[in-house]
Amino acid sequence: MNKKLTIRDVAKHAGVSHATVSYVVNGVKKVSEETKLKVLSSIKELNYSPDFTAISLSKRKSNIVGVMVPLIENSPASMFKKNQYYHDFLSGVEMVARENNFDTMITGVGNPEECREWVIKRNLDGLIILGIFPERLYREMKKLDIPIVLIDTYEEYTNQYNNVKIDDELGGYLATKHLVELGHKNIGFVGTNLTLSPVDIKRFEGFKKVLKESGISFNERLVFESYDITFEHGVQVGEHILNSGEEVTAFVTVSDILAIGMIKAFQKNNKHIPDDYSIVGFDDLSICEYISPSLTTINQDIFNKGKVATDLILKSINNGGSSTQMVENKTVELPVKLIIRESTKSI
Amino acid sequence: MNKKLTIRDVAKHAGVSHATVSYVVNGVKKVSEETKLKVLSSIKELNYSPDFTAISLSKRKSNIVGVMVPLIENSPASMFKKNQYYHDFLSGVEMVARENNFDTMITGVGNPEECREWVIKRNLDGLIILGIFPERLYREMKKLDIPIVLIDTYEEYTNQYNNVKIDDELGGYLATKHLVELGHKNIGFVGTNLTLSPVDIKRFEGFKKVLKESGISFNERLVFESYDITFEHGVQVGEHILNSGEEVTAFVTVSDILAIGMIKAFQKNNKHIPDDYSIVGFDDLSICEYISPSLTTINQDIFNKGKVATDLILKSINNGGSSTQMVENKTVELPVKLIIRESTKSI
DNA sequence: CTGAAAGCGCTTACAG
DNA sequence: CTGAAAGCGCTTACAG
Repeated sequence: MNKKLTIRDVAKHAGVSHATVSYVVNGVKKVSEETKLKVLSSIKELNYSPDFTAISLSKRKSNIVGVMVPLIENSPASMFKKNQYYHDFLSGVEMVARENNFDTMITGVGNPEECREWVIKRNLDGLIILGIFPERLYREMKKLDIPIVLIDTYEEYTNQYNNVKIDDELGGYLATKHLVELGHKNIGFVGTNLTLSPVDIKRFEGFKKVLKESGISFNERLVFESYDITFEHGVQVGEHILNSGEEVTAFVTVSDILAIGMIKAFQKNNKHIPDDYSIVGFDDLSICEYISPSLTTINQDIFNKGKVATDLILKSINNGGSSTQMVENKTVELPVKLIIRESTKSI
Repeated sequence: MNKKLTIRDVAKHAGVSHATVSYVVNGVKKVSEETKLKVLSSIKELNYSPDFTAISLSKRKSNIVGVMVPLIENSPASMFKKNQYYHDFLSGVEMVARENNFDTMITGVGNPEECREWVIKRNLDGLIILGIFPERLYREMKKLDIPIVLIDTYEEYTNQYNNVKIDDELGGYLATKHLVELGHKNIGFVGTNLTLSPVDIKRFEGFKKVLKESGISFNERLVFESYDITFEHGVQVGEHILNSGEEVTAFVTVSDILAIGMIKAFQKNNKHIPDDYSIVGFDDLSICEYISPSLTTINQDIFNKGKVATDLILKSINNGGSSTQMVENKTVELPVKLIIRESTKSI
């Protein structure tokens, strides 16, 4: 291993103390223009780049933002694989982070202790939490005193944090409204878990609101749950619906992946979309355009969600912020909009 | 900020020196069972977890593996968004890394200097390089003296590194063979860049090999290039093909995304898949099953590719390995296989 | 078996 | 304007 080039080498080369080198690297004002130039040229000549590990240790700042996802199976890998949503979000995070000279680290977390350990051991400067964790975790995190932003949470105990979300109720509303305007009356709602997932519940409320406004009576039997957001679960729900024999002409779903799985199941059973069923997804993942028929859906800019979340984090960090002294714990609500494609038609 | 809990706090609590605490944390044998237990219980009681930053600095080891992708636009985000391939690969990396108590960092890199800086400043223990970089970068990296594994490279200057790849020629061969066996004779080949991409070239060779074996004459005009692996480029190629008026009944493509874009273009123009055209993709991304018709393709286990690459890296790291002293620079070739779905049929 | 001391590469009051 | 010194939290020869 060729010896690592350190600040002292630069100092020697420039004929100054290593402290002085540190000053110019950090833009501390007290160095004369002349020595500054000397140091700068030495840095260039030696091709020196400072060691973040050492900087982290002495500045107590890592320039790393962490993204935490709940660990269902034994790796976040599995959920990433299954749902493009996470990728888009992460891409946004990564982009903003790197623009600001931060790096991004991702981890799946099974329990609050693990999370705490991770933050401590990596000296994370900020944390983005994706998905729902037990209240205990949030309390645990509070003690860590770093900026935290939560994504898509509605739980009461979460509102002491920054939050980035969308108007889920409006999303459900727009999707349903579209279907009603197309003349549909027997509209099914497909969620993952209507008792545990606040996001789903909100969208469901939007759904029911439209029914009420339109004088369509709500039919409990047209509500379906899939328990997970995967293509396979979508297929299962689709088949279940077919077998149920319920009279239904359209579906509002809580996720594109689910909708796509349902379409697959329908097509397998010789149903035609949108002739036999109209269906609207949620999220507007890029695959919505790939499939045939392309999927009508509620667009949320997930990539942007990641960017906004990271902006918030970075801002808090720069405010010297811990989660408690954070300027204000604001909730940013990003827009949703209906994207009409080929999977819906008038009846 | 509540004072950070350090090794000294534990030492004080246990009534030993902080060195002793370090010994038990690191499993150094020289501590008596008795003190060890004492220390362990103090650690537990105080809820202590060591600071990786400090460990990194003194051990000169970060427990981070880096994944580098070429930066086309201004963020790797863009390529991640466009191509599921990267996600699947990364998922594999992340999984193996975390199983071994490593974290993963990703960066997009525009030039060799940036990369060098990144590795140095984060003290990366190992590096996975995805995609093709100029030779200069590899030479630059060589100096860094950390284990490196390259993915899917054929360039001559790359064979002094570990390499994980697939048999691209066989992939092209299998895809083409399948089509020929279905009775197709006018088969198009769609690559990104047949002069610059070694991967494409190999697959193309497999393609031509089948033609030769089958006594089908090679028609230069049935070779198309898309210049980028995106859905949009696939659509463009599809339209271009339609406009070209070439007589062709089937296509071998170099990527699922491209194939899916082409299908979209064909369907838009009232062509039917697989009745009018048979088409086979490459990679077997999960979307292959989502679309209709589902896509016949060449499967490579990308997730596993990420795992294998990370295994190699970790092994080298544990061998105290730098890139030069690495046990051996081996190339691992992962299997490919044909997956027949609905986008191909006999003529 | 245990601990004092030096060191990893940097930052930052403090004194001059 | 410049530098000596202490410190960030850990590891690891070395001596006892």
